[in-house]
Amino acid sequence: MTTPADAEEPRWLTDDEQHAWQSYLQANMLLEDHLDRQLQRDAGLPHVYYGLLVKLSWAPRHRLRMTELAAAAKITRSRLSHAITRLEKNGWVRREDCPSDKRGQNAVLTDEGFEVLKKAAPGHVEAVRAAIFDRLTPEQIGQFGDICRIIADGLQPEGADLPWLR
Amino acid sequence: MTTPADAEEPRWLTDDEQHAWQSYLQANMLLEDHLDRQLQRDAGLPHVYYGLLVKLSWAPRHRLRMTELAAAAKITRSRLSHAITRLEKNGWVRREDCPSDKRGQNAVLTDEGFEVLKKAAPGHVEAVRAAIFDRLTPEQIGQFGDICRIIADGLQPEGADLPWLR
DNA sequence: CCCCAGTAGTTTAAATTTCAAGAAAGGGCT
DNA sequence: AGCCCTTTCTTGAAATTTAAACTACTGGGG
Repeated sequence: MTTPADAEEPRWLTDDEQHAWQSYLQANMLLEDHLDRQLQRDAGLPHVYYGLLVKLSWAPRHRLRMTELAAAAKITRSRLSHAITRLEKNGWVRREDCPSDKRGQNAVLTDEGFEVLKKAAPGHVEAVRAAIFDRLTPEQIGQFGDICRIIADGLQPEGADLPWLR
Repeated sequence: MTTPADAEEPRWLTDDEQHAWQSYLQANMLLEDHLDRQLQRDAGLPHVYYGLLVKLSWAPRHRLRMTELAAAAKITRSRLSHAITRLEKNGWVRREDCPSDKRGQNAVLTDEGFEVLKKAAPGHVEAVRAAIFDRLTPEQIGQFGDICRIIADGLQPEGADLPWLR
């Protein structure tokens, strides 16, 4: 005699899984907090906003359609819209109409924004390095990347990739 | 002739490191978003708030000093204060004066809050499992836990641990 | 051409988080 | 006791994020 399907005992996490999960949650909280403060102090913007400038700097002609930028950064269009409004006030980014589609907008990294990025990048890389990569073996770095990729891919809507950004 | 110290070329990330870092950032964004939506839909609270209920449920007598709970959850006391105010409005948590220290407050998980937690836990565990552990080999789970622990420990203020929570 | 479902992006309000400041109590010192 | 510094927690305002509604445009049929 088996238990009814809707009363199945859930598959709780094993000890190893529980340990990994709690460690991840802690690492995450601490890291996000740490990097947010570092960037807020040194560059005057939160980590996610910095990430937007980075994506733009990688794109051809330093510009990207709003939807593409949102997809690259894994944030909602609404959130991006607010963020760009703020970055525009700072003069780091500029909005530009898309010629081919009247609905579209391009977010363009300004020269000033690019300067801010170049100024902030070394300190940020150093912070990331100190928090993560200087503490891991090359083997662990490989494992970390592989594992994160698996998780990210699993949560990714099919074919949601933008070829020109990785 | 060497470059002046303050003009050193920063140690940029290697390709492997860059790959790992971008993968992590994406996994993180997608995961946080996914779990926030799952819990908001199924239990009516964000992931961090759920985490607070979990910590309380693990504590003896289902209660914890504010500072201890904040440390366990790796959030600021200010953030916790606001969060508890909200959870209190929902009736999931109750504030209680600390007998031994008149400055202190205990956050206490109410019976109702515990019920909410028990109701939400299976679905949440399932979501975590589907997003992470069902996609990794046992070996990778071990690696993931080890790596996250190293990162978390590196960002942890010395001796900030609370013995009664892990 | 007109209609219509879908897409791009914005906007509003509500919720959450951050930041800086502040109230209250503890604890050591003289 | 009185003073000083620290710890605990809260508060209020500003910044950011979320959720849902909304405008404008596209593209495909009839």
